[in-house]
Amino acid sequence: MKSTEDKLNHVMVEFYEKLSSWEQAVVKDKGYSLPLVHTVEILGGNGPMRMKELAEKIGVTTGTLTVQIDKMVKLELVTRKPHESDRRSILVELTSQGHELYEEHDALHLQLTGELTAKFSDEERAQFLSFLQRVNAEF
Amino acid sequence: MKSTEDKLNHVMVEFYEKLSSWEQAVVKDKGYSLPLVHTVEILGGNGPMRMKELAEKIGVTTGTLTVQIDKMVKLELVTRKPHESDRRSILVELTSQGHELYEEHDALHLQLTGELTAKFSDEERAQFLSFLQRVNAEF
DNA sequence: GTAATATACTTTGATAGTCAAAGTATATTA
DNA sequence: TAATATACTTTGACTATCAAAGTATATTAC
Repeated sequence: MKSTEDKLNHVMVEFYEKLSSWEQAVVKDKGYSLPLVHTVEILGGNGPMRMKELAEKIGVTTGTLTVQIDKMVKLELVTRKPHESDRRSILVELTSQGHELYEEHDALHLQLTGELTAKFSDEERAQFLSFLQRVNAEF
Repeated sequence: MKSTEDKLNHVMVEFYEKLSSWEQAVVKDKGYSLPLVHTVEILGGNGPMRMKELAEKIGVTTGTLTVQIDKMVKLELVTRKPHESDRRSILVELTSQGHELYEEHDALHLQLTGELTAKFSDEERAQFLSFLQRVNAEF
């Protein structure tokens, strides 16, 4: 007999896998690459960010990120701007076009969220939200 | 003011991003590639699977998967076996070494799950489990 | 029952993503 | 002020990926 912890672990992994498949399918459909959309998603959700921090969140080296950001600058999705207090650092920021792409992608996520929790009551949705907030806070 | 749906959407994305970073860090640490561990994770969680189905879950073409599986066969992590009723198909299956890797990786996930829900009561954990099960069922 | 079409997988050649290591510039510490 | 650390970029080699073409088996239409 499996413990609740065990089951919880597996449904979390399953949720992650399914979201990952979904993301991949959506992104491919739009003609953008996964790393590009991933970058937009993080910048859109968190605001301008240093290269170092962004690289960590994405899970690549700063070298890899430099070339990714170069491409995105050419596509006018992001800009580099100097860090106000540390001249070694650079802030990467979405352009208005980048924001547009973020909003567009976020709308798809919102639709998915709606579908996934369609059968939840308002109270259940609020509880689920609270659980996820607590989990995210521990990460 | 943001709606609960909006917040729920964003905490779900945040959870996904964080798990994704975590996975990347863990995998890199172990010296395996992300696609390799991802494949082991899916086979371990779901049992033997056709190439087509596996490719869809991972989010790559079958061409890409063929070369990935070739490598994993060489590493003795998986084997190919014929599909019993469709001779075009092939089942990919974890070897005992593959299972070992799966268990090892799963243990790390379990530990993470424990940490993330350390402050949950037993009842809350059960509720959270139930919510995630319902969400996964809608995917 | 056979021909046409569809499906599952593999192979191949080109492209994109990745890292490690070395290079440049700025910050911090001794 | 010198030594060391940090943030980013560049480079070269390697890995992952796809699209398209190839092979074998299934299914459908006639």
